[in-house]
Amino acid sequence: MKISTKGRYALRLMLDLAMNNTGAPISVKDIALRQDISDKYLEQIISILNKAGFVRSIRGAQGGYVLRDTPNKYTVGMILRLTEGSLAPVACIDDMDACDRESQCATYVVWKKLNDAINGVVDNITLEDLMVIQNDMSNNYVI
Amino acid sequence: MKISTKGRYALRLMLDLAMNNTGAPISVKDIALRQDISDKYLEQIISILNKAGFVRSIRGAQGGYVLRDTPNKYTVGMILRLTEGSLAPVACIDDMDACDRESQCATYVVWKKLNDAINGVVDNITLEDLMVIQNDMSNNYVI
DNA sequence: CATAATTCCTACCATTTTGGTACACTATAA
DNA sequence: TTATAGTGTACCAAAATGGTAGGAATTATG
Repeated sequence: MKISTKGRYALRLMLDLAMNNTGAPISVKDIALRQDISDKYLEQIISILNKAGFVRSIRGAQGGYVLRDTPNKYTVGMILRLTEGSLAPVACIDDMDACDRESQCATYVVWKKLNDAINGVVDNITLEDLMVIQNDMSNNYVI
Repeated sequence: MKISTKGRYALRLMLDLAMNNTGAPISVKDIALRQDISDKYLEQIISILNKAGFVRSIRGAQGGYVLRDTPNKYTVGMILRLTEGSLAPVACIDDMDACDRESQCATYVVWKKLNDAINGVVDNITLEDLMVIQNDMSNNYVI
């Protein structure tokens, strides 16, 4: 029941793009340095985000990536589902054919509730929300 | 972000013991047949539950297992945490030393909320609750 | 007392996932 | 033209997952 590095790094990456946005492309190298993550691994992850149209890539020198849209358009759920795959705690939530016991399976109720609870959290936090949190943390640190 | 078979089977196993309790020991073989799970694998899982004192074992012919306590004493959370390990979505929730970025990490807020949501579900459903659900399903099926 | 039924314990294994590294190629700003 | 930076593919080690297999210990029952 863990979110893997892929999902966690993707979220930090997107937040980094949002926080450091100046209009100019941001290179993977810069993000990797700031976030202390292997740049080669980040490349793989940002490639997923690029193919999904979450970010826009600019090739060549001084190239990099920028968010396609404003931070309030990206929920944590969107980012995690893209990189992690489904967040459902068990397969039968997504795929009814994964198990033929539903009609007899009381535990299904547990998984359904768990799924709703998870979605309730990740689908109601946006990158913009995280930017506010991040800014608050920085301000408190200065004080 | 999946619950593995270990946790899922453990939950079905415990519910099976609760539903089929007559006071007499229930063998792993019987549970395996009813639940359609490999008995050898179930043996390993029930061994964990036994060592933790969730069930009591009776060895020898006509032996088997019985719940130590009444079904209302077991939450889904207890069973899943025992078999799956921590249900925290990321390591830093359990172990502050897992990461030295907390003070700068806005995403921590996401994981904290997710953790609370997950616990809120699994710690508030007991085996007794599942028995009621299971019985309701069986009754509806008959009608 | 012999036997069958069970739990208990350990070892083993194939497959998948995780978390990367490495390298060559392509595009572009300066 | 050169350095910078994305693109794509291949590769890899370690751990987790989801079991299988075999045998020893224990006990009810005939």
